[in-house]
Amino acid sequence: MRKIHPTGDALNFALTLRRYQAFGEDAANRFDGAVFRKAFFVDKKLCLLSLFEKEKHAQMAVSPATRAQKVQREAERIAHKILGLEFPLAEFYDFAQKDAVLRELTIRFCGLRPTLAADLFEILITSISAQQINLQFAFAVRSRLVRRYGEKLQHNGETYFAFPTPEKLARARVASLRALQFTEKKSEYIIGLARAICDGRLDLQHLPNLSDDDIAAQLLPLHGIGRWTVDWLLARGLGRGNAIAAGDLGVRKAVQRFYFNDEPQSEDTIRNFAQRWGIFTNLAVHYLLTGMALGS
DNA sequence: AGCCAGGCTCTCG
DNA sequence: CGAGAGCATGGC
Repeated sequence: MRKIHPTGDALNFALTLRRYQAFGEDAANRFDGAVFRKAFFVDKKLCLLSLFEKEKHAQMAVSPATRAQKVQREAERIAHKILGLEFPLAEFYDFAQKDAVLRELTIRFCGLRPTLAADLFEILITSISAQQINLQFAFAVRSRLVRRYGEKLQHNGETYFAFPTPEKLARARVASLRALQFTEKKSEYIIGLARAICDGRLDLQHLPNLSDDDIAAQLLPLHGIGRWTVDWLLARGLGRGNAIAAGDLGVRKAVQRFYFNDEPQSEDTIRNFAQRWGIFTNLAVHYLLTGMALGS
């Protein structure tokens, strides 16, 4: 067991992780309201990360128990992503004083952080799953994918699944994914993406070093990846401060609700409007979305 | 019943 | 190029 970060104004543990249970089950990121668990690989060994709140701290544990530095470091890296610890929350709250909407939301959701995906393959597949359809259905279908292709880990009589690797999905058949209720097209996109990674045509490890535009240039040629999917990777995969999925239905509805009296606005208008938030755009959007989700 | 869900690609004109 | 159809299924 190891302390990661104090909870309170700088981290609201349950509110931050709420997203993992808001749309039904997420088989690769299990959160029961108290403990978050995620299976992960170090080299080829499968481990389980547990995150929980205790003694006013977010804490983590890894099983099977190990003192291997490599395992601990990877667990800590994932924990920081999941809890959104890299976001400059105090600076954002300062900034939010200038905006009546954000001021109220930051008071109401004090300690809320955007949770980031543990790896970029996962966020890409998650985004592709969620294209066009309602999130509840998207989560259900994606969880089937995780159970079918993810490696299993037993812990205290429970079964956990790692998110499937590109190597595994590169060998999947379209018909098999289709049976999980992905569309024909999405099945092809998923397999194509996995193969691009295995071929070395797409180097996910390298993406964090690139500019937003260079990342888009790498990803957009792949089938099934458009602007919206790239934007979510920048926002929820890489945690870029300026990122906004301006074309996203939920984002648009939230911005329209809080700033445009519910009147429809184009993607361009929303993207331009968001420039006022600068490097706090990603955070601002997350608070707006949470405001929408939890009502007024 | 019919329309819409956290889009994207392909086809036309 | 810009607009429009198709995707597949669950929920309201």
